Amino acid sequence: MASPHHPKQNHLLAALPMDEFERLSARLELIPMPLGEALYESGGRLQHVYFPTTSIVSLLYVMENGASAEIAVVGNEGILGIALFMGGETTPSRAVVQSAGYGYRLKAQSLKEEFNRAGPVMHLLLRYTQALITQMAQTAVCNRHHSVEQQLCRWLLLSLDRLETPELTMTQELIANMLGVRREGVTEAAGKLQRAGLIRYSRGRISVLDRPGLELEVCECYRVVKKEFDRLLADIPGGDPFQTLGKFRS
Amino acid sequence: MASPHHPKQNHLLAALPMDEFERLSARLELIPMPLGEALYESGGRLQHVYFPTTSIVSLLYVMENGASAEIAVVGNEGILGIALFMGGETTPSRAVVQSAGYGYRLKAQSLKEEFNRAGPVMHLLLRYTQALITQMAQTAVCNRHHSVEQQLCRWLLLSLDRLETPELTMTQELIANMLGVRREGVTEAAGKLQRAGLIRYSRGRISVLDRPGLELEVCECYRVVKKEFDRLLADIPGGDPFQTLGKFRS
DNA sequence: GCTTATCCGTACGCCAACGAACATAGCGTG
DNA sequence: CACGCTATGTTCGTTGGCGTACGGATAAGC
Repeated sequence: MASPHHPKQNHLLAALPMDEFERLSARLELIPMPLGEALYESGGRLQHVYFPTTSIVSLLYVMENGASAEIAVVGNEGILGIALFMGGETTPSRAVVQSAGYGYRLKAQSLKEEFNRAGPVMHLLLRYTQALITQMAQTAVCNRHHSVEQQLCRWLLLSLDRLETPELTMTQELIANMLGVRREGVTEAAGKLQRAGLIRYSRGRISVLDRPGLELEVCECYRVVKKEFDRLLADIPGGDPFQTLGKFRS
Repeated sequence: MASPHHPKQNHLLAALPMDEFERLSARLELIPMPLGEALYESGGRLQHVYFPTTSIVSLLYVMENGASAEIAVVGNEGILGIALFMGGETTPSRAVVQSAGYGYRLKAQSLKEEFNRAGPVMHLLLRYTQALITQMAQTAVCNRHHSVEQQLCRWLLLSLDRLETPELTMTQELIANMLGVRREGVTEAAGKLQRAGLIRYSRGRISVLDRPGLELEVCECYRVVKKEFDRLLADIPGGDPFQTLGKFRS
């Protein structure tokens, strides 16, 4: 264990058959992903795709008046830059590192080549994309119908699922930006959760004390998204990739 | 002109190179799509994909408590059933006919076969999917930040873009269901638009009198989505399909 | 031509979230 | 250790949308 980093910390990469994994991993480049960094900007041309391992990235839409809203969140289960293989090259949203950590990146060209083989890599990426679509759809629903507190629970759980520890480094101001609500709204909601003994926080560090408790509070949106990710990417962890992905072979 | 119906009324089908179009069109089946029909249910297995021509279909998510919200809208520019080729087979949302009309359907198996050729059909479908993703993302943003009136404008314009006439058959109650708001909220917003001379309506018939006026009222969300559809599917109408889609050929 | 169902208008109280402003409280740095 | 910065707490008036309720109006059917 020379390095604590390995591409297989990313579930998509880990799910690849050996052939494909080896082909890709030669071209993967480990990079730090500091808090606040924008992996790509609205409308910007994508130079790389990113596979987070220990970081979390938000897909954020910033409106003309400066207000913002998170569209989806991507961590070690996914990839950033789907517009590249979907054919659009760019998207109207930004990708901002929400929780600092590491990830691997791959040149746009390399990914496209691999995708165009129309093999397991392509099918895996498309499945992931569908899971992402579900997350976006559910975000829309949650924005429409649920309270700030419920959304905060959802957001905490989604983040937790993508980290190894139950600790997030994240100010309430930042969370408010992600959720597209006022900072005060987050303060109030977080205060409630803290008084209920579910979380503890101070100055940008949040510890989740009672995850099952959070899951009782959260709206259905979290469960729907989680279930769909599990369903679509179930074949992934461990197992024989040749078998689990075998159905995709011509 | 024996029939007023033709597959090329659907822009995706119209954008296909001749080879692909002919292969598919032999298997297309014209079907009426009556108001309220559910093309597929949440979690249901997809038997067909649908290419609307004169109808409009909403992707709708219905929550546990019965409240609902529209995720996206699909008309003659698109296809229903993307989960099929994305690999998930099902989605957690419903597809409900929002404006009666016609469309063509294709057996799931046929579409998959065509998709798996990894040729122009695949690339076109993926591009469309990305446009759809943009629409979903923008719906999430709009739900978060914009007023019922703005959303109504957006919704009217999106529907208008998918119809030939500036008349929609649509009660305020139904619109409310789509937008995930109260019927009274729609009444109020629609009343404002009517007093402003932008629309006229009575008992389920809405006429758009002043489309440019509506475009002045609408939030940026409409424009972003429109622009992205235009950009991603620009190659589509008319033109030489062999040239416009040439870039996709290996 | 009458009833009935459907669609639309309006009103009332209520509450979550907003915008703005200001108060405390940890923490780092000089 | 004092200062300043940043994160969090709290307040107050405002507002947009909600739930509920009911009245009027236009089509549809017998």
